[in-house]
Amino acid sequence: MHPCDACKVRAIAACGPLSADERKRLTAIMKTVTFAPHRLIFMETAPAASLYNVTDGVVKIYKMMPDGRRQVTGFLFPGDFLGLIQNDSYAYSAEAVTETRLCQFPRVRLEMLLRELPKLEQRLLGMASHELAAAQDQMVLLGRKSARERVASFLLMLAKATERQGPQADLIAVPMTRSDIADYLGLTMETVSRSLTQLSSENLIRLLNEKHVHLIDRAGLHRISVGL
Amino acid sequence: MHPCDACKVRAIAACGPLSADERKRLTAIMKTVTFAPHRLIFMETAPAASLYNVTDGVVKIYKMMPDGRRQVTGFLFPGDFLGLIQNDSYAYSAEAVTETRLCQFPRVRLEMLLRELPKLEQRLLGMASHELAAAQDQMVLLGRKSARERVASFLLMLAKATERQGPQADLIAVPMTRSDIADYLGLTMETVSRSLTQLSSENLIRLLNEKHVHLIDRAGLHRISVGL
DNA sequence: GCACAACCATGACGTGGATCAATGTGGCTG
DNA sequence: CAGCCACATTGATCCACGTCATGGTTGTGC
Repeated sequence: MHPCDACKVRAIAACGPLSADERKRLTAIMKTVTFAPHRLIFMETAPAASLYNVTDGVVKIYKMMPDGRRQVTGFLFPGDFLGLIQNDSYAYSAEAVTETRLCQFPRVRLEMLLRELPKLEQRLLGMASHELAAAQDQMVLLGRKSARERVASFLLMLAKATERQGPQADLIAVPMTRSDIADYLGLTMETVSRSLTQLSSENLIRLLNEKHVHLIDRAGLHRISVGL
Repeated sequence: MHPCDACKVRAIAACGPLSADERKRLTAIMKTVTFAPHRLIFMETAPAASLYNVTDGVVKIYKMMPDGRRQVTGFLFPGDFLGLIQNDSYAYSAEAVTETRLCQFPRVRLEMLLRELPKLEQRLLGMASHELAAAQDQMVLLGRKSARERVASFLLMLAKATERQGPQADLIAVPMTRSDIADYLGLTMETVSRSLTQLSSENLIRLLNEKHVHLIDRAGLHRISVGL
C-alpha cells in the first residue's frame, strides 16, 4: 500500500485532485521529513531548493528586519503549502512550532512535473488565491484593528484551522508562544497577555492553561473581531 | 491590426506569454472599459462577474470594516491583474484613482479558457506568487514599521511601480490622496502629512506640489524604509 | 468674483499600546 | 530537590501616533 493512500490531509492539500497514477509520479520525487519544535526548516533569502507540504504539526513563517524586529506572516497547518519563492530564494523563514512532518519536493523536479500535471497547477493557483485573500484580511487586522480585536480574530482563526482537521471544538490548543502571537498580530507579548486576560474576565474565553483556551462565546468573539 | 498588438503592457501582463493565436481567443471574450477618477469598479462581496487587467491608470483596492475603518490593500498599475475572488464574490472593492482603462473578462468564460491555455494559468500562478510575496512585505510594514519607515517604503514602492512602465525617474507622480496613502499604510492622513514634511526637511525628498515628489536621496530612503 | 467643497498642512492635546521592571511558574538538569 | 531558564503575567510609566481644531490653497460652478 502506498503511504499517501492513508494521508489524512490529501483532500485539502495540493495533491488532492490528482489520480492515483499522477500521485505516484509526485511521490516519486518526494521525501518525508520531520522537524522537532523550534527547528528552522529554511531561512529567508536562502536559495530555495525544496518546497514542502505540511502533513502534521504547526509551522510558523516570518520575516525579520535588519535590527531584529520580526513579523510572523502566517501559521501553517496540515494541508498547507510551504515555500514561497522570490527570485530563486525563499520569501520568508520557516520554523517548526510543534513536532512537524512534511512532504519535501525538490524544486526543479516539482516545477518540471507541474508542466505535465495541469490539475496540480490549477490547484496551486486556487490555493494561492485563497492565501491572497487571507493576506488581505491580515492587512486589515494589522492596519486597522485594536489589540483586543486582533486577539479575538486570532483565536477565531486558530479555531477555524483546528476545525479544518477535525470536528468543531470549543477547546482549542495554542501551541505557539505569546511572543509568536505578538509578532503575528503586530503587538508585544505583554499586550497579547493583557488582551487575553481581559477577554477572559469578560467571560468570552477561559484560559485553561498557557497552551489551551476554551472559547465560551464565539458570537461575542466574532463581534469583537470585526469591530462591532 | 489587432488592438492588443500595440498594447504597452502586454509584456508584463497576464497575456504576455501567449501566442498571437491564443491571444486572439482571449480578446474574443474581452471588452475594454474605462473609469473616471473616484469611480467604483466593483464592490467587495458583490458577485464576481468579471475579472480585469489594468492597461492604463491607477486603481486602489480596499476592504472596509462595518464601522467604516478602511484598509487599502493595494494600488494597481498598468499590467496588474484585478479581481481576486473569495467564494464567488470579490475579496475587496476596487476604485479608479486616475482615469483608468481596463480589459474586462467575463469570469466564467475566462475560467473555461484557462483550462485550455495552460500557459495562461502558469502566468497567473506566477503573478499570484509575486503578489503573495508583496503581501508579506506589506505585513512587515503594517505590523512592525514606524510611520516614517512606512512613508519611506511607500515612496520607494511608487518609484518602482513608475519605473516598471518607463525609465528610471526621480520625479514621481503621487496620484492618490493623503487619505488613500494613510489607509494603505495603516496611519492617519495627518501622520502621513507630517512624515512627508519631515522627510522633506531632512532633504531626502522635495515636495514639488501635492501630487509630485522629487526623490533626492534614494539610498537614504531605502535605509530608513528597512529600519537602519 | 464669490460661495462652497475637497484636500492638505500644522498645532495642541489625549491615549492605546510600547517599554521597563518585578514577580510568578512549570519543566529540566545536575 | 535545588537551581536555573524560558515563558507568562501584571504593574508603572512613557511616547508615537491618533484626535481634534484651525487655517490655507486650489478648483469649480454660478
